[in-house]
Amino acid sequence: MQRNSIKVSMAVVRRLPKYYRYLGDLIHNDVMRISSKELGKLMGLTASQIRQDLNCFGGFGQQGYGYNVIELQKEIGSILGLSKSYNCVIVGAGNLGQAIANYEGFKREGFILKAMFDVNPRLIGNTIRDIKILDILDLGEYVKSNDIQIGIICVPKEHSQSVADTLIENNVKAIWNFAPTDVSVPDNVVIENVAISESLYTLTYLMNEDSLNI
Amino acid sequence: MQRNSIKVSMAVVRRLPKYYRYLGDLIHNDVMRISSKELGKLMGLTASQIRQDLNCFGGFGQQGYGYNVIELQKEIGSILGLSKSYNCVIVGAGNLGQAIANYEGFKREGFILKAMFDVNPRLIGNTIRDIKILDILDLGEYVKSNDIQIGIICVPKEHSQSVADTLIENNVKAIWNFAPTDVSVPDNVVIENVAISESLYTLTYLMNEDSLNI
DNA sequence: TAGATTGTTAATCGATTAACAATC
DNA sequence: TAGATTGTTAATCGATTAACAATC
Repeated sequence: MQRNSIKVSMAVVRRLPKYYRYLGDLIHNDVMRISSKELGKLMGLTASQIRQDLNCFGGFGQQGYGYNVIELQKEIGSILGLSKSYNCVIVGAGNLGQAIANYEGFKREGFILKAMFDVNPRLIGNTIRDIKILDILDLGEYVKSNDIQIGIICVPKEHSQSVADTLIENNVKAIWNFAPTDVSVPDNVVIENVAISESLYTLTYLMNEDSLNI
Repeated sequence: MQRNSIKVSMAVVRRLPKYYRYLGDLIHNDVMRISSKELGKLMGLTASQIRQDLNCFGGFGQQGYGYNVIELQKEIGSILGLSKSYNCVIVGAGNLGQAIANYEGFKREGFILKAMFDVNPRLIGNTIRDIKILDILDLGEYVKSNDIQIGIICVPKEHSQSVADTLIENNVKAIWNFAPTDVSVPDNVVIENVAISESLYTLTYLMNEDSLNI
């Protein structure tokens, strides 16, 4: 449990999904226990940092033993909110929207894709993995009447903010935005602006880093 | 120019693409000059941080005036290595690979997509935006003989490391990995492991943050 | 010139690492 | 028990913010 409402820093929060993933891999490889030292070596973190991170939420380990992998993964999943399920819609049924719809891990972790939306009449009415593509004009009405909590935006950047606004008006609680522009939301809605190209530009920076120095 | 080989921190580097994007938007809106204060308000950063960040690379501003938007964007693009062009291949021609192939900004910023690769015989031989999908068995040979610098991995995670190894053996300099697992590379190759789902889990964390506190 | 805003140094804040007593 | 490893406090390191002289 988190100690007395001390705010956990975003630096820690953004490492949690990585812990979750590595612990999942360990489970997959039938590893039952792990020390902060071993996990650190695996993930490229210090043992100290791992213990600090985990102790923001509680004492999940045991002196002299380490951590029970299954138990720890379950705890972190629960902290991340992955023990719940979420009704989702994808807005924009192009390649990226379809890629996300097809992603296996999505359903496994409790994300229930209820519908997709698009403007393209050729796509409307089609089905992707049992998921119907609906007319984007019906987005607001659908979101409102189907208790959608998460909206996933895969439309061109020109339309991302107006799609977000429609989602928010109809009580979406979170937006996962893949349009290459930052979408704004009110305080009671959470947002992740993904901006995929940023990691590509970081890559080219690193490719050229040496030649930057004088 | 970077002052005497002082290593720029990754915290700064990862903000550069965002500066580049926001400056591009300003250019698009015909804004010719901007102060660190205004840019900070726009991007949600302090003016002080912006000046600190930019001065890792040089004095691009002018006292009493601010920054010339076009000039600054060009400088940052150049720092990011975007003034060069790069030969790229996409490995995995499913939805995600196709989404990236279709991304407009990709070509605009000097990323030249030379070919795509897949195992699926139904995809091999097809064409996406003039780009041929080739047999993954020919990947190594193709990469070697076509001076490919960047490999983009969009295959299932089980195959991501072996694809990376093939790319590296054939002199790729950078890997942009979308498989949901961390790929390892030697020191002379740069890697960005994207792990898209991590931002989704951060989102669900933030959705549930309040209920975590005691 | 006067006002504005930079570049840069100093101060503060926060995150990471180190150390070690507690304990399984 | 002895060895291992945690949880946690203290020390260090790095990043952000504040302040201000320089200057356009």
